[in-house]
Amino acid sequence: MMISYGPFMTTETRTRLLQGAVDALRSQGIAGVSARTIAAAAGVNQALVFYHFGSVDELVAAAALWSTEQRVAECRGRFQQVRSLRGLSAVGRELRAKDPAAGEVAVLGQVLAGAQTNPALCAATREALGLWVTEIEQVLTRVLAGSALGEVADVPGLARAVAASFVGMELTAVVDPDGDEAAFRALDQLGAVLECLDDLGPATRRDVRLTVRRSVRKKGGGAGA
Amino acid sequence: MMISYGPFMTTETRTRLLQGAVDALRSQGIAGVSARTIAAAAGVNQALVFYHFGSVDELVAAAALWSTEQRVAECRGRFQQVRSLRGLSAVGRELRAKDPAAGEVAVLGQVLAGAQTNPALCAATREALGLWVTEIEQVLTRVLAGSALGEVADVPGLARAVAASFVGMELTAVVDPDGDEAAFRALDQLGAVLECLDDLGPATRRDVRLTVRRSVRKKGGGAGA
DNA sequence: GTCTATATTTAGATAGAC
DNA sequence: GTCTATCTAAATATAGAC
Repeated sequence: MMISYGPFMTTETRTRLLQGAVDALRSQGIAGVSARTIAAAAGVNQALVFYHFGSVDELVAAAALWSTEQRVAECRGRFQQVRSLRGLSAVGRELRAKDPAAGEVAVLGQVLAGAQTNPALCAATREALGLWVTEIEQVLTRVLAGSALGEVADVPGLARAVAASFVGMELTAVVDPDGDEAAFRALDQLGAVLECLDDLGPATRRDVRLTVRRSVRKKGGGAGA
Repeated sequence: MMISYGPFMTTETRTRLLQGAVDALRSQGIAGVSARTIAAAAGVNQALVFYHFGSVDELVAAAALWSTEQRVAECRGRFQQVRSLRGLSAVGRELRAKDPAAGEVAVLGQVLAGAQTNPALCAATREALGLWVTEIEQVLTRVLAGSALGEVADVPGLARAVAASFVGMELTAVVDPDGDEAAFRALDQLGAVLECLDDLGPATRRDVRLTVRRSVRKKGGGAGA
């Protein structure tokens, strides 16, 4: 392997630190990350954390965003194939099963926990979460176009609820794996019920539509179809 | 104030430490709790953490369970009044707005984050989460009895999904308050759509029912009505 | 049971050699 | 840019006086 100095090594070390931070977050949690655990995971010297990022917090913030950007870009094609609510939940499952992405949402959960009391992490986490929300919003806009739910639901709000739920389920999954499996199945069933609303005959659909309109006042703007 | 020695002071100090741990979790997060921050919040000496609980982890685990038990007991009556899905989401909102409960779920979120990499916290968190799930399960069993969703959905699984979502939304709320408000509204709208399924005329209801049955295979056992 | 040390480890951060 | 060495602060945990 070629040994080079100058800007090349700089970017490589930065990248190693970013990945080290992600690995440390996954294996040690937000309460266990430190300049030393990160440097160990990255295979570099501890002092480089401060040279390249100034502080541990800033490195963690940068790592959360960096890692999320990669993963979201990887998943974009998969999101675009989704044509139903159950398809969306299927992508959620895949995200957990897939090897490189394993623990991606878990890492976001850790950073999110840290962000509650750490303004430096807060901004980065908002941005990282926003990347997922944007994808989900696009899926929902497409999937719910013309559907009963799409008619009354605020799609941006629903996308945020979906993203938040997904993080919550990732966190609870470790604590109760069986419950997590059951929860995922229940969401599938929920999706099926919502989808079936749009598989009804024309007369029935109209009846549903009117009933929904009667019982809900649509609040807030947004891209809801 | 009477000063007493013996078992009385013991239980009082234990209680102060438990409450101090909860307060520290809320204000410092799982990454910021220590014997000293907890003792400071509790107004007692740092060494007492180890005398009474053996370690910081064990105190945090005990505190999470202790606090959740109290809050769930407080909310039980409120849960029993719930008669609809939107009523359930309303209780969720109240839980956040209410003063003493403010941050209760946030504390659970912190402990849950810690539990990902800490077996000692894992067991306690599972138990604490289970207390909420039990309540939600009872509400859902009652609310969904005879409804279209109740017919196909696994209620225990749905209860876990609801609990997980609620924790996730609490964590994301700090990072994006406006998004959280929109997400809550979207869940209300979702609840309204599901409820309206059961407000349809008899013929339409039958149509919905058949369509749901056709498109979903009910999986898993449980208390689903 | 509670408090005052205190031993030990680990953390964040920096200076200076290379 | 990277490494060694080091300072300082904070953490866990314990021993022993009260």
